[in-house]
Amino acid sequence: MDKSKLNNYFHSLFPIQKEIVGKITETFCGFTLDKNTTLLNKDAISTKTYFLEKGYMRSYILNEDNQEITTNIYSAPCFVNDFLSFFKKQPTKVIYQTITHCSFWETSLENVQKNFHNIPEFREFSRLLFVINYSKLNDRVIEMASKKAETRYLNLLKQQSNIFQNVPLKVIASFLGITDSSLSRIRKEISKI
Amino acid sequence: MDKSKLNNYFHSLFPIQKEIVGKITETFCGFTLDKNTTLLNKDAISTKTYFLEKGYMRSYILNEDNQEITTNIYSAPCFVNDFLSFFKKQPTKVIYQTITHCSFWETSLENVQKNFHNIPEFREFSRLLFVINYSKLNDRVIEMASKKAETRYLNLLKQQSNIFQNVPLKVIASFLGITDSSLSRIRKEISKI
DNA sequence: ATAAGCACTTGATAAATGACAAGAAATTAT
DNA sequence: ATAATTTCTTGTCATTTATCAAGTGCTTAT
Repeated sequence: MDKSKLNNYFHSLFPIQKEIVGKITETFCGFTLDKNTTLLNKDAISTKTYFLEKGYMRSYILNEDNQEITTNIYSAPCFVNDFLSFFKKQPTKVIYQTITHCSFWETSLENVQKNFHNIPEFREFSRLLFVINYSKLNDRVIEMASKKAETRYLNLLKQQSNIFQNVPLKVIASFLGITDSSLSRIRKEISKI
Repeated sequence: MDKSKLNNYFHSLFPIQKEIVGKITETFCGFTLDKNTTLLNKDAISTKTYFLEKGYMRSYILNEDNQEITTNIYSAPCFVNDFLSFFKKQPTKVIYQTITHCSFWETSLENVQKNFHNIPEFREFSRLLFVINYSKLNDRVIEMASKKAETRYLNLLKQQSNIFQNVPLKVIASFLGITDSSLSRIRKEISKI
């Protein structure tokens, strides 16, 4: 039950007292999942917030042609939360699945609500998490709308090179919004230089 | 000082008492802007949260070639808030500008903080707003990554047909991540059918 | 150890979209 | 009302990316 990585994540985001973090993470339970295992399935209602302590995972949808479109790649340490499903108790649109063996900490909506309304620092943390996530997503939309695939690939490589060692290229390709053959060609082109 | 549209926006999102909404919106001040006027400039730090009561506006960036990339289109009624700049007191990356004549209600971070920590219903509202915004943005990324321009155009037309009467097509084109000539051709193609 | 199944690459070709330029239409300013 | 400016459309051609199919190499299961 070593929650140090979970606790440190709070400290890494903003200044917060050790005791308060301890109180927040008190209710978190740990578990692990093997690689290629579904954490949360499409159409299910997410009842937990997850902290990914170790490993890589992703969320994806199946399009009309039954092709997997990776919507997000998660690399520890980070929170994994289907905001819409968790907070509005709606069915998820996407599938959350591990890529490598993963370890998690989870807590329920009930606990999140208690902390949110009773611990001012947790409120600030929650909001900060939203702000950061929103802002990242926003940058990604802008990139999608204005940069070509090669540029998006190079940016991802610069910003999250670790995923290239742990996530299959075809997953990365669909996350970038291109086919795996296009990504392969882009990589070939770049390696020439 | 008719805050009915502002107040109604709270009621439209979730059940909340009239008196509480009144308390929340107490500190909001109204103002208007002419068309094509900058509300918040790039590199400025956003000190206000805005509620767009009437009109259309957008956010955009200038890319390396000094081309405008529209990152978001806002149609009243809605909140307009540069989360990252407002909550983390960082310079904005984008320019917020009116498209039509607009009327706003604004309030300061100080007031938001007071409400956030003193009014449980406001906390819930704030979080809901984040959830909704995040989720919309997420849908947009998925669409960008997996649908072609024509499909994205048709979806936008279905979901926000009002903007086509009020926002220049070249703005909509760059919001969709395509050039204005491509959008023109897509529209021509569709009108044939 | 071997077979089966994935992941990745590569080739040929097609489809989608962009770049640039010119003109038409609409809007705005004088 | 007219000129100036901006928006939108259209043509031609280039670039980017997708599609499909085949082949190679790696990983996993038995």
